Amino acid sequence: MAEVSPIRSFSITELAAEFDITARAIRFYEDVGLLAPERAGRQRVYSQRDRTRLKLTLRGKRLGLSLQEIKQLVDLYDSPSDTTQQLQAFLAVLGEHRQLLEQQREDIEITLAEISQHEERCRSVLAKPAIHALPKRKGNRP
Amino acid sequence: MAEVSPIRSFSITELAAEFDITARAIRFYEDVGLLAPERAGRQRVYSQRDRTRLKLTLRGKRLGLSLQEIKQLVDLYDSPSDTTQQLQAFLAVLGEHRQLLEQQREDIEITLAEISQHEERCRSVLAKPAIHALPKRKGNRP
DNA sequence: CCTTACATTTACGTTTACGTCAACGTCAAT
DNA sequence: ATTGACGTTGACGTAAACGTAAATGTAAGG
Repeated sequence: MAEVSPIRSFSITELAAEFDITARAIRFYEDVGLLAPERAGRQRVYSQRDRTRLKLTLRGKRLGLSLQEIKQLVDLYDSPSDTTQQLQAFLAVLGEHRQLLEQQREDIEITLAEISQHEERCRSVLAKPAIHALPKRKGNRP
Repeated sequence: MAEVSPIRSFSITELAAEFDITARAIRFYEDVGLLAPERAGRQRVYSQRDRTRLKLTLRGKRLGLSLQEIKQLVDLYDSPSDTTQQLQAFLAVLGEHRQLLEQQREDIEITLAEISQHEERCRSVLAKPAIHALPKRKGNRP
């Protein structure tokens, strides 16, 4: 039977290896407040929740967010808002974040399209060796 | 007739205003090698090409790239490779960049999905005031 | 001519996100 | 008892991306 390991915990080197970062970085994230692992004596013990927060952190980094920004978001996601006030503030922040992401997505689409163009031009040049003056298909020369 | 302004040029403050950055930043991009404006005496004069490079730079920044990375890419896009060697190297770099962007796009999709979930939960809580213990079924309309 | 407004160069300061020792603790194996 | 392997806490260093202040230029307007 497969172990479900419902309360699996992790050491710092395990996490470092899994996510291909240094232990130093993980400790730094703790300094910033992104992680707050338990301690067994002096050693850090990371829970599943910690692991998830770390994963979110790295995803945020890949998207170019600062650790402070990531912290705000992750904290927000983690803390269950209950008052109407909080909920609406939460929605507002979510909206901003969504906008940012959509801007980024647009940037990505544009850039990917440009890359495709470059690639195609490259390939078409590579396909036909030794052409030094090629007539263009679309625009006729005067 | 509308002016086409084929050789429009720009001052540093114009560009700063247009892209909502400081002149200091623009000069810094020059230090890094991202821009190389002409000079009218001591003053910088930016061409359309400069403007485009600046635009690409800012897009790169929004995607979390470093100025060095941006420079490599922009230089690459600008310089017409002609040897097969160069073209293949170009294609390789393009491939890497594409991968990075696709990773980012995935991150964004995931995050947007999570945001949607959060939003929905928020709204559903906000929709029904004064529920302190709710049974967990999906659509039970009283 | 003088001021005002914008530009430039030089140079030092700052923030972020770690890297890199150094010195020490701990526990298991030899 | 010693040796690693792994972990910990400082403390200092650093690269990137500008900010900011100071001194200077310069062109236009009153």
